[in-house]
Amino acid sequence: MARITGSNGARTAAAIRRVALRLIYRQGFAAMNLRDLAAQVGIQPSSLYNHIVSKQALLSDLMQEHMTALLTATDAAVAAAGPVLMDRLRAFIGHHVLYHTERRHEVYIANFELRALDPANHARIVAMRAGYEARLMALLREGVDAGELDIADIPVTAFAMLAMLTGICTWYRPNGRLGKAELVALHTELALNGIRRR
Amino acid sequence: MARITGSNGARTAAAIRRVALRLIYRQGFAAMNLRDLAAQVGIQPSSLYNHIVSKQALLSDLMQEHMTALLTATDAAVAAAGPVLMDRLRAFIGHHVLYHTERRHEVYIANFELRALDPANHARIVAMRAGYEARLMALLREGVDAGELDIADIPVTAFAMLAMLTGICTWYRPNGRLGKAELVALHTELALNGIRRR
DNA sequence: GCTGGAAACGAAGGTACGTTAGTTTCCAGA
DNA sequence: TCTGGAAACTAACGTACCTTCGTTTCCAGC
Repeated sequence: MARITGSNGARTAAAIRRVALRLIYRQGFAAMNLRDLAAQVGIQPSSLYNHIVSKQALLSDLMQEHMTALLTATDAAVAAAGPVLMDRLRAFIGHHVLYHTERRHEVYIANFELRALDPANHARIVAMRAGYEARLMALLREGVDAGELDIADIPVTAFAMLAMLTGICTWYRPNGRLGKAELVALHTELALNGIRRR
Repeated sequence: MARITGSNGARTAAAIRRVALRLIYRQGFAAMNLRDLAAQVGIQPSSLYNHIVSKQALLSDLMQEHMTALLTATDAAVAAAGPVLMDRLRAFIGHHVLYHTERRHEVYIANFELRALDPANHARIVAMRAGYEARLMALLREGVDAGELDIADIPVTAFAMLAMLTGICTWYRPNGRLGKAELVALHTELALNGIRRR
């Protein structure tokens, strides 16, 4: 046997990425091995290399795609919220929570597998992440300047908010006790109450 | 050569744990290898086995010791705060932040290397962690019952608070811009403002 | 209907890792 | 002073991993 009847490059490539996300999420990048990945995709290990450059490049690609998608979706959500600051801040938070429940594998990996990247890839992903953090800091800065928010230290507050909101993807499970809408509402209030002028 | 002049079992064992904490923190458990660990301790790889049972047991021991220390120290800090609820809650938060800046390697590992534990060790550590979370939930429940706190969902709120407070150890560096006392104050206010009755 | 490339296969190379075995040296306690 | 065990050493085993190589098969486009 060699090429399988009905095999399809695009479909296999998509399956590799989908399975890889799940395996890396569950076991970590270093602990994941390409034999398991290939087996779950349904091909031989060597066939992976028709679709990936290397294990490292696979991780790097997954992360880069995720960060690009996150930044794009975030900008769209904030822009759709209109001009009022607190609406935009709510949109940022709500979108963040929603995105982190719906794509928790990608998010978890992007947050906790940075150290598995080689230096060049690491620098690129970290820069994108800094861009995301900068968007939140800019909103906080606006709120402080407008007198609507009371924040002692913008960078630390931004990190704390993101840590809280990102923590969701470590325990969230679909079919859990709370629905997505409730999680969004709950976290939005928690975060905003923490920084609102009183 | 064989046994080195002046070698000392207790000192070597301590060095192994110290170096292992640093390596696992930086690279992750799966990516850390015993040859590097031994080299940084200053012994041969095989000599590690005079002090550890296996790589897995080393991780498990480090985590168990950390969780025991955390629970003990937390209980002491809360008990020392006296009987007033908000004092105890502040003590819990403040102690958490302080502990997480001072022992960020242990904390980070205990939070993010759970999946590297084999099932038996995993169950034991998760149970201890649940105990920690339960302590915070009990304080929140007290606050709600006393009418001092306004919390929509105690478990989710506890997870969110812990995620926020634990996030510190992913970016905190000694000699950073802010001192520990400032971080404690800042995070305490952020967390309490999020849940205080208004 | 042919054909070239895409996409799979089987086999294996080379390395790095955790661990074990057997040996040697030091030192505390008798 | 002698000795047994603690703690180090050297050497190596077996495995698992990422990756490469050469081959085979399918199918889209001419």
